[in-house]
Amino acid sequence: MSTPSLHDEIVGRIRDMIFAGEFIGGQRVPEKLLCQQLSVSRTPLREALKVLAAEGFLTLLPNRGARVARMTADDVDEMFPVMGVLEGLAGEIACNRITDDQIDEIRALHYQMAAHHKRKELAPYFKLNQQIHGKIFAATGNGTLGSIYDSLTGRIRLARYRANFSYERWDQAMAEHEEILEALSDRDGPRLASVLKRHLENTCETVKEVIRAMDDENVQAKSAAGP
Amino acid sequence: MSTPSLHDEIVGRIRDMIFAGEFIGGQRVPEKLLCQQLSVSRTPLREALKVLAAEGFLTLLPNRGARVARMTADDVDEMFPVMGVLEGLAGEIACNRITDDQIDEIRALHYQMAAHHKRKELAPYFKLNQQIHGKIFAATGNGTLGSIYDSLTGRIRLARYRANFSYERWDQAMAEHEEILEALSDRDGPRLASVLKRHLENTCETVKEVIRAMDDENVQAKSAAGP
DNA sequence: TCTCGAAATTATGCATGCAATTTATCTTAA
DNA sequence: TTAAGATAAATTGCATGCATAATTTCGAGA
Repeated sequence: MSTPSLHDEIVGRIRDMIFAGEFIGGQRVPEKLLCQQLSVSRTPLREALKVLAAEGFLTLLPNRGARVARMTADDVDEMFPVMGVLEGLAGEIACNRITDDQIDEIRALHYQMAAHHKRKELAPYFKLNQQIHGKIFAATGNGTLGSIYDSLTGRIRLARYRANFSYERWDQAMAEHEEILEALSDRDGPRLASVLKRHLENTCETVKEVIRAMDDENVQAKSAAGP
Repeated sequence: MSTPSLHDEIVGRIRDMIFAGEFIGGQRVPEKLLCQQLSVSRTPLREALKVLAAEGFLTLLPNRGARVARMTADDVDEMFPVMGVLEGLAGEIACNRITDDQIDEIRALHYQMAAHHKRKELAPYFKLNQQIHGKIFAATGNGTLGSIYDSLTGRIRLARYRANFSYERWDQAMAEHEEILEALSDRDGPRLASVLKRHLENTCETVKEVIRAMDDENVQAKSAAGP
């Protein structure tokens, strides 16, 4: 508690940097550069890199440094059914265990999010969106479930943040969130599970489109820099 | 490929040591001791400890070293529903994608396992049991699903290996495995999902009993060593 | 004899240094 | 001009050393 524990802090800061998009996917990240940017020595930094690799945010090639983990559309296809059953489970458990206060909290977040949606403010929308899903998992009281889900969404967030997806899909997502709130208020487990799954499907399609768009950019950039 | 990468090897070796039960749960594990046993320096060892902590096998207390992660009955209760939906999903996918050859492989393992069960040889039974579940997840072709499941079973294995559970439960587990093989042969997804869930329930009860037994031992050991 | 407290020991956290591998640059030949 | 090879630079992997925090041991007082 009193000890800030340097390497843990480094893990958090590098994770934030990755989320913020400071490193382009697949690009090599030299240790020295990070040491200078974070003004720490190599030892705690390397420990942090190992942790981030274990969490799936980085790929460590032996003797060849760290690279930001790249997500392919196939990866998303693999993650999608897993997240689906986890969200379904979370929905069912949450409906059984959630308190009225917790529902009110989620409702408050929901209306805030709806306002941002109306104003087309993407960043705060995302943040609240994430918070709502987090609250649903928190309401299950099952930490294991939550942490597994977090690690999966964390990896997806890499792509998501740079998303400027279609407004059509966004509207659809918002409508689904209306339904999520309803099902939760009614404590209707099966319905919540089903709408969460549909919502996830929408999200994953969006993410895959973003990935494909980024891949195209990379290809273009490469051919532009080429001979 | 050509580089064995020392710290990765260390991770594997310490993991095996934990599985082998060389460290008693909750006990402090000094770095120096591990350095001597593995004859490596502290730097790669510490990196390995960080990774193992991220994987959930160790708990790292700041300035207070590493401890083998202890599993409580509550932890198992949390993990159970998660593993349930994952096994259910794996069963469904596997039934759709598994090849005849893969079924034959599992069948072969199954009969070997049945033989060990008949002779009450626990260790080889466990190993084959694990292999069968692994093959089912492999048949899904979904690496994400498999690795999440592996990390959960890995943590449970800590308790499982020292299990000398009741023969009654063992017989029940074996009967469930018969049913698993049948459902798989028939490619009956829903049935496989259901029997896998039942089987898991059995397993988890067993694990919880083992944990409770170990806790009692610890309490006894403590009071015996006490004043 | 038991309890409380302080010094000594030990262990952890971080920084630095050296060897080995990789990557970049330059030279040379086709 | 391009391609291949050799050398130089940089980067990674690991070992060691020092400062700080924790644990144990020892001793004094009740």
